[in-house]
Amino acid sequence: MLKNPVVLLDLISRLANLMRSEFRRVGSDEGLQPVHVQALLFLEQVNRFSNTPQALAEYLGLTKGTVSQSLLLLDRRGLIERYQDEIDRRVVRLRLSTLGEAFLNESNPSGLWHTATRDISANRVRYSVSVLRAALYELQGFTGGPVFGVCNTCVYCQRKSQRIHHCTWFGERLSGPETRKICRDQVPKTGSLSAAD
Amino acid sequence: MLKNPVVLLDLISRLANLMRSEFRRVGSDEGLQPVHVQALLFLEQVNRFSNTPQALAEYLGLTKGTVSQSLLLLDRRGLIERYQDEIDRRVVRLRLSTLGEAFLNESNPSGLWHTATRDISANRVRYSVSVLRAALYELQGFTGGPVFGVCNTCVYCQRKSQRIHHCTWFGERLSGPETRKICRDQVPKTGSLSAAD
DNA sequence: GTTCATAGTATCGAATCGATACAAAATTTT
DNA sequence: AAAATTTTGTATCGATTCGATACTATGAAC
Repeated sequence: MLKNPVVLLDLISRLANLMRSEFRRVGSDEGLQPVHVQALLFLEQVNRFSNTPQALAEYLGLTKGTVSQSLLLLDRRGLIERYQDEIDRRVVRLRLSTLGEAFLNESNPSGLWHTATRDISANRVRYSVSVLRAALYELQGFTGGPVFGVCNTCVYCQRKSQRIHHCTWFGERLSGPETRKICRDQVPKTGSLSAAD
Repeated sequence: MLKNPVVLLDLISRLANLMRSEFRRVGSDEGLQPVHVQALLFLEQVNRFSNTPQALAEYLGLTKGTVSQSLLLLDRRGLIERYQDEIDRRVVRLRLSTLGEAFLNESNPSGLWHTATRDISANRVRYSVSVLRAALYELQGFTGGPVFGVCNTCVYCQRKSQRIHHCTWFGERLSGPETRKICRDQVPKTGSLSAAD
């Protein structure tokens, strides 16, 4: 008997494999490997508390040494910028350069994904997101790594007014767009995992 | 604005990355790389029409040359067996060896996934499966590759009696367990993509 | 101030991966 | 039937990722 969770895992693996191929295709013009495209997409989505080599390594499930190499290449190509953190001078902050943003806009790595999911209703997407998010949260708990998640589904994300949010974890103000990015230290709100939001 | 399909893609990527790490961990004792574990899992799930190097290459999104190398390694380790097809003598058929099955049973590569999804209801899993299956079907259409899917959700899979099924595509009889495996030439039944089954 | 932990880099060897070329079998065309 | 073409899989090569280890620099603990 083929258990349903196995089927789900198989679908996830296969989708990831296909997108990996797509990333390879998309990056081939610039001589970029799939992992480089993934790194750029990460930097596009991540918030300003989590844009470090360490976070990227944990996100990709690779060692920091490996990721350091990839970042070196992206830096040499001028696709990213690295700068020192103001407070903790050990940490390096990463951001997309203008060239990097241009590359993502032109090559559009997730374009194929968009067209493939075009006909799936927003409700069905939301529902699946909540299921996968639950699985991810559990999985991240077991592996001991940090928990990546969208900022505005986090218990520490407080809405102060219509436009102003506040993160009680880092103790900083957040703009609206910032709350839709991915954070390394997210703690899901109760209920956001068990029900479709 | 972070669009929901992007969030879904991000979740899938991240889950795949984590499972890839898990596969690396699981295979390290035997000196196996993640891709080897994936190959073994593929052979565990695939039906007897699709257990070829070519199918595996398409499933993994790699070239046949690359996959040929991985199969060589798995063969040397005695984890798989390769034998010629009776009818078309160009094609090589693959199957797990006793050792290969034992490795999967002992190392249990999807064990972590099982525990992580333990508390997700069967209904929610089924629903997500139907959504991801729709995305996969679309994606596979664009990339031109074959369409992998579970046999019993295929239009060619006919139920003759309680125990006997028939594939009108390959023109062969199928046992019950066989209809729950993955086929390379699956064509989803209408409705199985748009609604939770 | 000494010790320890953390973030990142450098270097090295092992292994994947794609590209190309190749061999063998099947299919199609002539 | 014979030749050309297609398909399936393998072999070899170089480029690149990747983990492991060692190392530097900064911060934290005591």
